[in-house]
Amino acid sequence: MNESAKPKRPSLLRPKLTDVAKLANVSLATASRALGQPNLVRPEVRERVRQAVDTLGYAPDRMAKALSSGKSHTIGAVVPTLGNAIFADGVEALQERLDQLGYILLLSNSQYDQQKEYRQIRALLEHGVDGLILVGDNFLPEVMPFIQKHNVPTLTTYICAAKNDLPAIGIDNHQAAYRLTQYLLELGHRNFGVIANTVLPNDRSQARLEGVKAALEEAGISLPRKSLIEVERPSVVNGRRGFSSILAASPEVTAVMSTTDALAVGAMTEALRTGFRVPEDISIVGFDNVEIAAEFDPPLTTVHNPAAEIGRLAADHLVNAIQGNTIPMTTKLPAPLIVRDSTRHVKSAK
Amino acid sequence: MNESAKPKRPSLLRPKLTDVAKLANVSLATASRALGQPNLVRPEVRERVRQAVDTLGYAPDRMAKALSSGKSHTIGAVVPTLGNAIFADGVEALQERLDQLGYILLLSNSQYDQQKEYRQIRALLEHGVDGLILVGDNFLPEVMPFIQKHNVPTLTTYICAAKNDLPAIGIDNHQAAYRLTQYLLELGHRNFGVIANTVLPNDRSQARLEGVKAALEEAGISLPRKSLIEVERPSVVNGRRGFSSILAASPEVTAVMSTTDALAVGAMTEALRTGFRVPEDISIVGFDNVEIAAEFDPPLTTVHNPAAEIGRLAADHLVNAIQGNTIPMTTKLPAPLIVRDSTRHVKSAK
DNA sequence: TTTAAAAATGAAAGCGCTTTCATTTTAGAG
DNA sequence: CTCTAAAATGAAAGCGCTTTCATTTTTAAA
Repeated sequence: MNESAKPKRPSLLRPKLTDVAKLANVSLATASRALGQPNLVRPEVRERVRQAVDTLGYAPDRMAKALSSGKSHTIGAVVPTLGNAIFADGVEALQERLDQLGYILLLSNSQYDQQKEYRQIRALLEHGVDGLILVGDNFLPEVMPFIQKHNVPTLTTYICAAKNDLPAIGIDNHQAAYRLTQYLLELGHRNFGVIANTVLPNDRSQARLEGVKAALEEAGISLPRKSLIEVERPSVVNGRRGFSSILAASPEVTAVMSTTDALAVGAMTEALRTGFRVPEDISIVGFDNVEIAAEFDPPLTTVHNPAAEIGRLAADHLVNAIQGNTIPMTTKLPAPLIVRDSTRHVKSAK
Repeated sequence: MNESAKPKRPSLLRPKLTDVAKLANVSLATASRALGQPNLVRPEVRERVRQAVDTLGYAPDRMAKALSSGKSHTIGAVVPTLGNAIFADGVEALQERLDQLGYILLLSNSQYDQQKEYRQIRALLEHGVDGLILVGDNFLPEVMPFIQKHNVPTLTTYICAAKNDLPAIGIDNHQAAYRLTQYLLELGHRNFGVIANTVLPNDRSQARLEGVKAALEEAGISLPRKSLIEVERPSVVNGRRGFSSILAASPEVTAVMSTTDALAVGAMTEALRTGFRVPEDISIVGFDNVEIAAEFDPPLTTVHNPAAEIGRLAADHLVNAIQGNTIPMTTKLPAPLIVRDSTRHVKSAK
């Protein structure tokens, strides 16, 4: 009795490659090849398999595929935060390009916390990503050995030359900041204030800060300690606070630089709110050229940081590396100075 | 001769569970259990395995694990764009919580394109995600059947009740917009302009727009067609343009509402730039309460949209669902009105 | 002690695919 | 046509883990 009971209901189950093979009247191996390396299979057979595939609505099981091929078609990325538009834009472009290349993005945030960054990298690597994208080059010492042990192609972004032997794609932050400072010097500014998000480990902002200092030093100008405000996160509110601190301590300042547009926007808001005219009374510059920089009033003078291009190139290069090609160790993108209306010649001797 | 040649170099290879088992002097099965279901194994043996694990530096192969267990410990999410802070913040919180729960996030952008959204959902599902997080409930008709076919726990966010039978976590956009409008009505405003990013399919903004209209209608006020500017993306520049269009067409407007803070910021910038005083001459409100809204001058009156909480709850509920628990179909989060300085009583009869 | 029930362990069968390797088929040359 | 090299196919062995099922060991009741 109950002889109709079957151990499984084959019909309701997701079809597997065996089913396709059976329907197409070929072996499992041939079916697999028809899909993966079509040129190894007679066009006629290939077509039969193709038909079987879509009458069954077959879709390969990526896990099985990953296990047997050793490739997961998955890329991991760890960025400090999505709260900074420069990273949000980069990640968006990265994902889009990876999608086109047939890869999928696993995303993590480190919150500018090196410990957490390491944990995320480990998690991604253990999840079997085929490649890894990082930001900057200031990692915990155990990070690089760990990556090397896993032997997964990795590259870093938003910088153009890494301390470690990682390929890097991005701008030269030091140089760009140097040029930006020079521009301000050419406008006659001599009293500078700087707001930098360098309290948490951040090699990009650190490099920018040093670029500023280098240009200043070269011009024989010192940056008084009280005119440099270091903050944790590049938020608008930190920009506001930074601005008040600087002007409270150094009322003679005529140019305020920030390592980030959000900081600059905060500085500018505070300046305007407390009665300064920008740029008549004080010049303010940011860094990154995110959307809001252009739309603010007055629009912000800044340095363009090509986040979307970084994301796209990172995808291209990484996939290239995964396929065994060699890729450049240094991809230095231009970081043009964007002069808008937040900067002006210093007021003649006050 | 050459008798030392071995087929493989076991030492350099990544250790597998077999190696652990061997070292711990137990069977593969026991080693697996010691790790996965420790209570099934004698404490003594358990400890021996633990030791073997960390002398070998063993880390399980997630692909193998995924294949044999059917669980990938992976969650997919598709958001319109990371360019909108409300999604960037939500995704960030989501990822953070998933990480705590032992899951990893696969992220995609749809760019407000339903076709692309469908493709991304398919890609994620085929990559074997254990759960799926979406935004809104306005999908291509084939989406829901496809998800059901895959039988993967799915929920939607940024709304609190979905048309489809998806659990939803978010605010009531219609109601919140309704209340915001009422607030403006109470301030005496009668001539409204609205900037809405409703050109691309966007149920959240659509609901907000309808909430506004409902409140207006109830007050016997009509929104003239020329006072409603519909745009594609919620960008600052669209806010600027929207504002100029509205005021060119309807100079009598005293209150401009936007479906998004970025649009409102654009509107405000344009207002200030063209000589309006905010809020003295004109009131402006946004929606979402992203960072910039609070820091702008004047700070923006808006509605709080708890993105981070949405992200966290989405993670919690989805993992719950994956574990077989039932979860609420509707999680309606409060969306408090945030009154700041961009709104004021309408000027007495002009 | 003896014995039945419970707990711990091991052997082995998959999970769904890719990929050797051996075999069959086809094509091209003589 | 015959013979050989090349092309296409199939059988079967994994990939590294989980899990069932059978077996052994332990525990506790009698």
